[in-house]
Amino acid sequence: MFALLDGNNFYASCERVFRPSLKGIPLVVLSNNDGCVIARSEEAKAIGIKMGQPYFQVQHLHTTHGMVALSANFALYGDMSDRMMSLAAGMGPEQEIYSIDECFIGLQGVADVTRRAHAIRSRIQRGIGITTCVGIAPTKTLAKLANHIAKDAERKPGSYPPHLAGVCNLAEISTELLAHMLRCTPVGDVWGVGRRIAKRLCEHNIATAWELRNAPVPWVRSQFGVVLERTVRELQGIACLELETQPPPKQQIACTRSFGRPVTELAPLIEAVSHFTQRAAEKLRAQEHRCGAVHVFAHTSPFRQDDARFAQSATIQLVQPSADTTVLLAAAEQGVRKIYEPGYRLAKAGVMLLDLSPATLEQASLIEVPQPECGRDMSALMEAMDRINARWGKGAVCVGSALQAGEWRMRQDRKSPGYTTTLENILCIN
DNA sequence: TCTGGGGTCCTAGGACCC
DNA sequence: TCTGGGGTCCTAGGACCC
Repeated sequence: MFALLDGNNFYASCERVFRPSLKGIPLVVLSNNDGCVIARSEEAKAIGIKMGQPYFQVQHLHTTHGMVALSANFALYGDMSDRMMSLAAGMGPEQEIYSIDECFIGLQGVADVTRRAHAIRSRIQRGIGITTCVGIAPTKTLAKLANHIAKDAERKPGSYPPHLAGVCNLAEISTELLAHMLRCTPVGDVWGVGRRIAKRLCEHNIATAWELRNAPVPWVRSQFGVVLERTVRELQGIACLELETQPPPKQQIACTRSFGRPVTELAPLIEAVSHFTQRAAEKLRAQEHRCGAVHVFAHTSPFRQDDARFAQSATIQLVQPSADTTVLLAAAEQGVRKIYEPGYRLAKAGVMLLDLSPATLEQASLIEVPQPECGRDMSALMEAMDRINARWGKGAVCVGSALQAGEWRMRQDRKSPGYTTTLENILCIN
């Protein structure tokens, strides 16, 4: 058996913990650059604000409905998440943290599951101030569904039996009620069925979770592939998805952003991509990995029909895997110079670190890492940078932009043999 | 004017090998 | 001369998740 616990309207709820005056009013949390809505309170949902909706489309609701919009504070949400997860872990022997606001719990050997779920739920409510819902079922997909039911039963009285509010254990409801619930659930609400697949399924008269559950498995397999086949079996109660208690190390690390205003020149593009690269490199080292290739991309806004369109990317293979910010910066800059074309209003750019491999001691000692950038141990410097940034906040210290670094390298090339320059030259202390 | 960011998995098709 | 078929690896693209 699996439980799925998640925090209701998580980001909005986190904000309300620290600003109780926001209770009862339509509250939305906005993405980077206040671009679009990424979390909504119940009141915000009730006045029709959609997930992912551009903020400018709902901005007027501030005056008409008293809506409040906040810029996201991810550091806060991460902290609240950690606390919620550690309490949630008390529900069973195993926990898979699935996202910032939800986790699966393995319930093997747990007695009195429903009562325990209620207890954890109120513990989180009391201790952290976040309202959660719990779905319990024999498969992860059904646990997700049960979680939906627990939510609807709570916020839409009358939709489901009231005793399912907050905690819904499918093992404790009748098969008739379960069938009824599946018939009431649009197929697109099933975990693993997105917009595209839902549309195609509907064209074959499969519009509800119940109809998907009863679809012929070989047909699903041939038409939609193995992923949806697993979903069908999970809906039937056959567990196909395991708990992943030890998340495998990431296979790629990305840092990408939309720009607050369009970027047209090369220098600010390099500046931005350099910044992304440093953040990505930090994540890479935190995972104790190195990367073998650096991918950069930039594109214009897909929403502006009148602008000339541009989308380019480049992958730079490194001579040898590295986690050294200065090496990655050089590669990223090379990539940017490769793809850049003047005359476009770029809306977004990013960096992805690919071909990750563990930076084990053995590898480090086997490879004689040349340090052409400066004559000292870069890994110690990187570690120091990471520690300073962890202590004083992101970006407290960073390597100067790749543009500056490029100039610096040129100076190095010209330098006389006896001349030494230290990296302090290109460290920016903010 | 203004439209998120960071991931995963699967599949199809081409290149290459024996 | 006859010109097969199966396996593997890689990549791009599409789908999904929160």
